[in-house]
Amino acid sequence: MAPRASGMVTARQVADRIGVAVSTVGRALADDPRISPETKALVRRAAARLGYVANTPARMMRGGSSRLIGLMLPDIRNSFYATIAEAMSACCDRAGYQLVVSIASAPDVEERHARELASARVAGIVIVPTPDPTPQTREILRQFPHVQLLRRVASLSPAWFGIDDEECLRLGTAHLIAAGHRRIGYIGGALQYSTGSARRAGFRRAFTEAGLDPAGAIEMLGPPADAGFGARAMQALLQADPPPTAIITGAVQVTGAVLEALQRAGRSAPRDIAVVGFGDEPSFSWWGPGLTTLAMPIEDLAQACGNWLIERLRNGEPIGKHESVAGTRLVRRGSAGMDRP
Amino acid sequence: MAPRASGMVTARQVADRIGVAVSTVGRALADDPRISPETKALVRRAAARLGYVANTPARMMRGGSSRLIGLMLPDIRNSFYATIAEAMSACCDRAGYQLVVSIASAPDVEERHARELASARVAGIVIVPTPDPTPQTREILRQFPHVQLLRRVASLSPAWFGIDDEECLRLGTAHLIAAGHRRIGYIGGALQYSTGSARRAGFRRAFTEAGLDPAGAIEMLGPPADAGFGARAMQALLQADPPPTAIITGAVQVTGAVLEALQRAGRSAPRDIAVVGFGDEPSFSWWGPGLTTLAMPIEDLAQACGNWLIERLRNGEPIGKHESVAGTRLVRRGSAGMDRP
DNA sequence: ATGAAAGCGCTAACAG
DNA sequence: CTGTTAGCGCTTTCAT
Repeated sequence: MAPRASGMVTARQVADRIGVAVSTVGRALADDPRISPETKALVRRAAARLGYVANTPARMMRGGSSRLIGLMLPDIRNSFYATIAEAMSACCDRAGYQLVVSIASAPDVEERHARELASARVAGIVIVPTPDPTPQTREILRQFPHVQLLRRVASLSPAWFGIDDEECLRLGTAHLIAAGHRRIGYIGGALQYSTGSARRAGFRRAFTEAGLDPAGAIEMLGPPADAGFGARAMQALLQADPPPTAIITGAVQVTGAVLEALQRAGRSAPRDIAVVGFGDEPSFSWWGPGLTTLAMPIEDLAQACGNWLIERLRNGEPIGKHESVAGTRLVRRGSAGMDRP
Repeated sequence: MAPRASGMVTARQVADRIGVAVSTVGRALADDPRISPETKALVRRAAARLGYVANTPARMMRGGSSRLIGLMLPDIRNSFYATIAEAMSACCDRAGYQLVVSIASAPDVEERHARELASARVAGIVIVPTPDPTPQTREILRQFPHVQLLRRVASLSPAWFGIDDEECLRLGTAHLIAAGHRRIGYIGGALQYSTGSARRAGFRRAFTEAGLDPAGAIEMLGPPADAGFGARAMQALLQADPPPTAIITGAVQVTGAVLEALQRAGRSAPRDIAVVGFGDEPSFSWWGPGLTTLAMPIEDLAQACGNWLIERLRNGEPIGKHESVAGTRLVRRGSAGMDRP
């Protein structure tokens, strides 16, 4: 029967057991050069035998760092965020940090979690913020070294790691335009998200760069994490008059919802409709003729973000302005038809 | 530029600011009945104005709980585990706990993470263990309230939440047998995993229950989290002589790998081969004719597991023997053909 | 109704 | 080379 964690072995108990002072135990375990090799061995053996595990909270009170890094995400079933969690976990593991994961897609929950992370005195925070964090959230985060990831909010840290959202959608849309499509439907995140507005801008820019009027395009914007929104938007587009000849998405969740909706509606690509999907999950390759996608190096990005933060934490450097932008690759499969059909 | 977290407001500072004692501040914020309403209001206002956030580590030293729950998983990109993380996060959030996520698929990493969770003095742990945790891992976990999830190891806690692994594969295999298949390929986790051996047993049991010799079946067992294994195993099965007429998988990652391999090999279901897939991700519905799957209520299971642990933590009850088994549902889509073809 | 003081486990400054 | 001691921020007696 697992006893409560309160009954754990302390440094004092180890010390008493072998008849030395607590400080000797502390120093021996910290490999302090002033302690003799014999004593070190003695202490280490006793500590191991008694199952001594350092008490980090107690250590923290002496000014030490918490070895805790907060990761604030809107969702973890989204493959982007799962990838981020995995990469951040690897970063933390290598550097001896632990990951405290907070999942919040609403500002009030985000605020509560920020407060809890602050209460735990995390060493730093990586955050994919909600579009409009509360003043309290901002005030709390201000007191901790933190970095924004993917999404970006002016009121938070000037350090940001993201993708080139505008170029990403410009690229995909240009591909469809080059294939001859003029009436293109875009389903993406709402404009209050930094990613949403940048991606919509890229979508439109592809039109103007091709000398076309974006008015021929149809835009459906909504909450990017809501699969229901993607499905409904797709329904609406299919019933538009005239319906679009091509679809491009601006969020991973939306891509999944669109693929499912098309499958259910019995439409096949590229015959009935051309499709370019945001994100490149393995499953996208087995949809219909293979989905043509916009692939981003999320894993590398998250890793870079984590390492950057951790390095600054270790050196005690402040978090200054920093921007890191990852590019996008168009993965051509069958769903968007050939160029110039 | 974000200052180090060390400069946070303490209860003493709040006290000094309004000319009361630290203990008064502590009591006021804890809503102690002995403090006058006026003083409480005064303290609360000052605390809010100064941005005071309680120092949990300091609180812990007084014997308080850490409000931290460790979640040890082999992987988080696997949809099962992402779902578990999401559900556990929701549980923790409701109860005021925070989630420390550890990702480890090897026993030595698992041990290091267990030690780190112990060092952070987490209140409890939910673990999907590696098949053979080290003695040190066992010794550490013994000292913390913990529950096993999905996988099960005799040397850890007697509390376990999982699915009926044997029945699950019996069900899927029986479905294929009923459809007339005799030469069935099974690709699943190795036998050292509790889930791997139970699922294989279920696969075999379907044969004996139908009065058939399981020797006609082909079994490919390997690391369940390794997509490469699934792909290779599928390759091998397709080249077997004679090749199986049906495939059933015993792990989510493997299902994905198999679908991808079949797609690449240009085989279509159920014409070339019948398929029943373990797990029911949304993407499985748009593979070929729609994948017939074995669906498990992972979210409910994880939620039940989290709530069960948290309840015990709150009441200070020890973790005794407990088993909770969730059932499986066969989701019939097109990939397994009709019964009696 | 509030204040003073002890002590949780640890590290670092200060003795010896 | 090792021991003694103070103090981190908080809660909790014990004393006003």
